[in-house]
Amino acid sequence: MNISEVAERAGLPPKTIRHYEEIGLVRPLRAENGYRQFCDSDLHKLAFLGRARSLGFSLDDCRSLLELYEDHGRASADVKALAGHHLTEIDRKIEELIAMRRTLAHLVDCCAGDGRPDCPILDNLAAVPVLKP
Amino acid sequence: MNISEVAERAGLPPKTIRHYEEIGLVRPLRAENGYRQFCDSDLHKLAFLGRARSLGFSLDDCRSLLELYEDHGRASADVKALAGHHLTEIDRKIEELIAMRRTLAHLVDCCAGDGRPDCPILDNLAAVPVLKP
DNA sequence: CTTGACCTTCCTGTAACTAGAAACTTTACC
DNA sequence: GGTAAAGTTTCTAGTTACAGGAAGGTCAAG
Repeated sequence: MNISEVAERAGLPPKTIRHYEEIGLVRPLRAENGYRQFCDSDLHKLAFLGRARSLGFSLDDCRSLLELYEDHGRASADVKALAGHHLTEIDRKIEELIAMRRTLAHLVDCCAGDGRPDCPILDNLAAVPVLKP
Repeated sequence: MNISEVAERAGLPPKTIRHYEEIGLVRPLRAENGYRQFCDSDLHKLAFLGRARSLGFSLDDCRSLLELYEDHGRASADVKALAGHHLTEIDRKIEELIAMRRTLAHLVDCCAGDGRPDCPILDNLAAVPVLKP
């Protein structure tokens, strides 16, 4: 398979696949003309990566997951731990965004949104306490 | 004020403040020795920026907010629109994270997390449908 | 006078790509 | 067979919002 076919089938852009090769996540063979030649195993790896990325795993995590996937002597505890940490991190981000959302939604609600300059949003941003010297 | 004092009082690291100067968000004067000299207005701008950043606004948005803040003839509608777009974006991110969280939490729940290799998490990642040629 | 705390600029690195340029190969069509 | 389009390669640079660190100037205290 050439890169565009494997890209289509794995659901990833060719640019992304070249990037993954550059950082050693996949190692396709090369044809005589220099074109990358992907086998079924490469395709599955790429699909695996795409799926892991869609769950928000970093590429570093993806590398570890791929190693675990290919290590048939792995302990599922290792996978669970990695996924658990990621889950915790996702929860943290959600909390952070929800806090932002709460404040911001309130401010937007309070703003008249007309032609006048008075604006509770700007007032709030400007009302940050500044430490005295 | 020198940079470390304004940093302390605005609640931002000096590196961040230098960066903000570099991209033109603040324009402190310079003393004869080359040191940056911040006035109260600079301090308030920086605190404003810190607050806006903490609500997740991009630096580009911060620049616009700062311009609106300083434009006494502004229409609050413009501020509300900017904040509204940001709110929508935050909502989008929250939804995305919650979807990830749902899938991931389920998988982590299903995984025994022991010494055996069987792992529903990896199974799920590997079970991505691959398009046929 | 020296030491240590500040300050300066400049360069590099981060994450995960994306865009685009210049050059090669292959494929399709006439 | 010629040529033009499509596909491929490598390379560089840009994105976001800084952080880390090096080399060197400055200032206040003892």
